[in-house]
Amino acid sequence: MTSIKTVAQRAQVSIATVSRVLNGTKYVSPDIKQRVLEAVEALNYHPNAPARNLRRQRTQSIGVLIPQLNDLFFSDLAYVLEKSLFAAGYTPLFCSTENDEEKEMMSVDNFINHRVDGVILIPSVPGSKSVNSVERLLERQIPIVLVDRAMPEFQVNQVIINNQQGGYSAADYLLRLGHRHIGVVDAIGEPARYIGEPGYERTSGVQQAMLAHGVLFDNRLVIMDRLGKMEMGYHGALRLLRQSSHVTAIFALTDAIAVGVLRAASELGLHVPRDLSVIGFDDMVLASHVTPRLTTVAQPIENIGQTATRLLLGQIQASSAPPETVILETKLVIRESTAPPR
Amino acid sequence: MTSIKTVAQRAQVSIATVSRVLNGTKYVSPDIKQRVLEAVEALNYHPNAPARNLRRQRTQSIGVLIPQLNDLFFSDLAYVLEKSLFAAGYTPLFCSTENDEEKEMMSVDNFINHRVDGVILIPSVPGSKSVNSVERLLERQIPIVLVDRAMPEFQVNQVIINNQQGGYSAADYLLRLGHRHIGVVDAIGEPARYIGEPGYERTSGVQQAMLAHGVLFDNRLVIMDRLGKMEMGYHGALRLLRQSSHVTAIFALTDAIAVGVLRAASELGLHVPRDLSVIGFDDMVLASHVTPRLTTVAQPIENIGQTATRLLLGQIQASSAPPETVILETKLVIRESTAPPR
DNA sequence: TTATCTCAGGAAAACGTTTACCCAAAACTC
DNA sequence: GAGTTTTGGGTAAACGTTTTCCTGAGATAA
Repeated sequence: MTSIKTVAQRAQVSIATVSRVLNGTKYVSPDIKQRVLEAVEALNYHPNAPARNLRRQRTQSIGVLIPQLNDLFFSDLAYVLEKSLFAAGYTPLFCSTENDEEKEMMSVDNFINHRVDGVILIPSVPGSKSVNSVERLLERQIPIVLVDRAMPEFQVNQVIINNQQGGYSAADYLLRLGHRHIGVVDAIGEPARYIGEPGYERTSGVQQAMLAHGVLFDNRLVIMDRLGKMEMGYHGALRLLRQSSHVTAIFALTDAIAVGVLRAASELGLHVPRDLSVIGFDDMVLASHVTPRLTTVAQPIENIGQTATRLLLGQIQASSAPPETVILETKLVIRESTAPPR
Repeated sequence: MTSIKTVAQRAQVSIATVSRVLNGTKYVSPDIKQRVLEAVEALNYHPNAPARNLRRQRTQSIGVLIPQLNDLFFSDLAYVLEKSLFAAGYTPLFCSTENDEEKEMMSVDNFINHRVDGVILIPSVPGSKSVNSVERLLERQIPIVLVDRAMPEFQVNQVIINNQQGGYSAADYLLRLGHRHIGVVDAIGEPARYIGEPGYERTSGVQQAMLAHGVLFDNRLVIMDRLGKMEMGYHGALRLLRQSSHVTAIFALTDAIAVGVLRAASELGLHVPRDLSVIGFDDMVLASHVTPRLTTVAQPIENIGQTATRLLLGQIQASSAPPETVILETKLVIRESTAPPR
């Protein structure tokens, strides 16, 4: 494969000059520059990134740990991250952790081997598993940004949304419509939730709203289990509606879950929103295309991605930059799946 | 950062020996091996991948060009690919091409710079844009596998499904149910389709089925436009149903499109499947969770991903391996969105 | 015992860049 | 015009591995 040496020979200059032309790192007289560029063109020269990275001691690449690349929400996030990293001249290395601690660790090691300049970490829900990853990276002083789920125990960049407020606004809306029996359906395994976990925070927002409206929060109306999100939405809602027939509204912790809830309702002969109001979270494209169109709490996903890369690159370029936590707001989007109870 | 040198010093051996222990490339006596491993552990040593890649002249990384990371289907594919590449010890470099020729080219160059060992290319639909990418890679003798869309003009590995047969079986099923006026909704921009493009092939399968049943294929019942998939399904179906009220069934070229079609039907007061049958393609999880559950043509997506990595790695490991084209079969999955016409 | 062979492990040469350092010539300064 | 500064471009030393080649010691053979 043609190397910088070949180019130098052909252009009748030293390899240093070629490097300088290519990187614009020092003034080179126009005629020589011209010669070099012609040689590069003629030889179809592509600089060897491993060699460059080795010498430069940085790689212009960012590791991205994401729970599942094919999840409705996370794939959107991955898309946004890829776009903004690309725009900034960085190559992302994606890895689906799949809630598999071992795979996550292996990927972190892989990132370290590759000498990535930084890592974007969407902590695996549920549990505190990602703690080890974070510690491992911090130990090596690799810049980090946490996305989607807060981990208050670490002093690192974090980009999250105001999940509590999101849950609050959803419940508040339902309560104002007149609902008094509101169920919550989630797709998470562990009954013990962790502070900072989006689902926990959203549910906690619901509780607060109910408190504010003087309505009793019934824990038995919170259903969770460990299945695919849509699957869980379906089974969870079935269970919930069968065991508590007075429920008139369901807050699904995710649009994907909401889709499952809609199916359960339909199967039980309940018309949405006449017999049952359903509200989702995320505002994926899907939400506005499902029937009935889903009322949901929107996340500013584009903004999340951009902020994450901004913080991370900021820290990479000026290592003195102190870690920042950015909390973005959600927005209730009212569509067709919610109505006053009958 | 600690290097192999540090490890060697601590273990009182030469760096060559450390390398040998770590790579198992030559017999090393147990006691020395032990010493080395202890030193590695104690120093938390992580071998420098750029240096290794430079020296080895291969990187254990694979470039993956995918139209959109957040597309319902492609994100699934990305997920499967990541999984199987990871299992084989390769790191994928993903890039969303977004139907942007320039970005695609830049990514290909980036892959070349990184000296990826191979490339998995899901050609950007629509058009022949990816031709340049393929040529560029072939020129450099970089192993390639094309996925999802065939490009018969190239002698490279290809993994596709039998789209024609898929379209055929869908239409055949509708025809057997008694439907005679079948619309097709697609989400592609160009009216001129290319051979090998999934949408083209699927539609062609529909035509063949209708021919076989002696039913006239009406070109005016094929709707396509360039929008988001769900968006297009919605608008396309609206247009179709308004202008051709005798249509009793719609073949959506994608499950995502089908979701939009369902919404359009609902908005027009048409009950699915009583007034209108809808059939999708892909069999995403979504398909079985939407209401009504979608009849669809299933792609063996897991198999597609595994086959793609198998072919690619095969070629990488034995460069003599001749390019192969694997065509996988689809399977009609009958659910609730189809019924005989009234 | 001596000659040959085997083999564990070390020395050093690559791999392809970037960059610190150096030098000669040109450009100033007075 | 002599001394000083600037500057365009070359030389060579890194960066951290893997791997070829070599060596000396122990094993084997006669």
